[in-house]
Amino acid sequence: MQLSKAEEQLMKYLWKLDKAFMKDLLEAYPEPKPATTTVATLLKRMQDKNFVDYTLYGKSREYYPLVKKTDYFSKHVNGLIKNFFNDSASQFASFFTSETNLSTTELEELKKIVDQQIKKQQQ
Amino acid sequence: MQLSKAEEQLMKYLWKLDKAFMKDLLEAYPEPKPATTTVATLLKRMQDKNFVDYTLYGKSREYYPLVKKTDYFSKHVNGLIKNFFNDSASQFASFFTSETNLSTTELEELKKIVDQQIKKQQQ
DNA sequence: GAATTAACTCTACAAATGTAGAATAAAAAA
DNA sequence: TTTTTTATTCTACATTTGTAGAGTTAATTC
Repeated sequence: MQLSKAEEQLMKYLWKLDKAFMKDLLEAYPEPKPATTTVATLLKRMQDKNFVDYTLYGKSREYYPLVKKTDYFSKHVNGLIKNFFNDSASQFASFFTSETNLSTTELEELKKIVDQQIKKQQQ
Repeated sequence: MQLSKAEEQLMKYLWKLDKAFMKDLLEAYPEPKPATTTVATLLKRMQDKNFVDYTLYGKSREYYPLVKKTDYFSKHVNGLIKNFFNDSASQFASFFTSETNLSTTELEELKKIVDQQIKKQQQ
């Protein structure tokens, strides 16, 4: 089950906050904020989809993500790769490098990261 | 305007074929193939969204993409980056490198690509 | 303790999406 | 030329998504 756009947006706030009460989530939204009921609906749907849960503190609920941002995202990217690059990550990497507008500094940084990763894998 | 899942799938076939008649598109689908009318509906919606158009050959239409796969994809990735990595491509790159399961060989390849890109930018 | 605020559930509704039947028209095959 | 196949438009309908009002209850403030 996938998150919809609006749910994803809310999820982003929850990931940032790590755990949050309704009011924290509402605060996170920029003007014009959605109605409380809207957020409540989204939260319930996200619960049904098993993306969030909450802890009861007396009567109030503290919501928290059930899915790590990294995992969610990783699934996304891997989906993209599978979908558009016939499952070839390196083809994607190539595309990514030339097509996104990374600055030279960022590219250097990326090179460093890649290098580290290579070293890590050689151990 | 965004393509929906089903539309994206169809678009993928169109990109692969480059241009195609209805029957080519239907052929592209695996079993169980959708009804012709389903594909027709999707094509029309995609036309409304300005993703495809067609050339008339007598009475039959040869459909073709109005949007390059690369462009579509690039928008996607950039959206992801903006959405999840506060607009930091390098943060995304870092994630990508460690989180997707690139083999050492692929990583080496990526390094090469990055290097070329750096050189290209220095000119 | 009465008034206000916050959060939740229920219900609703419009728009978008996935899917396809019915009807029609044109083209191809027999 | 009659039959069959193909493509198209129109219409339809169930599901999902975005959004929120009404009503209820608990918590907070005056």
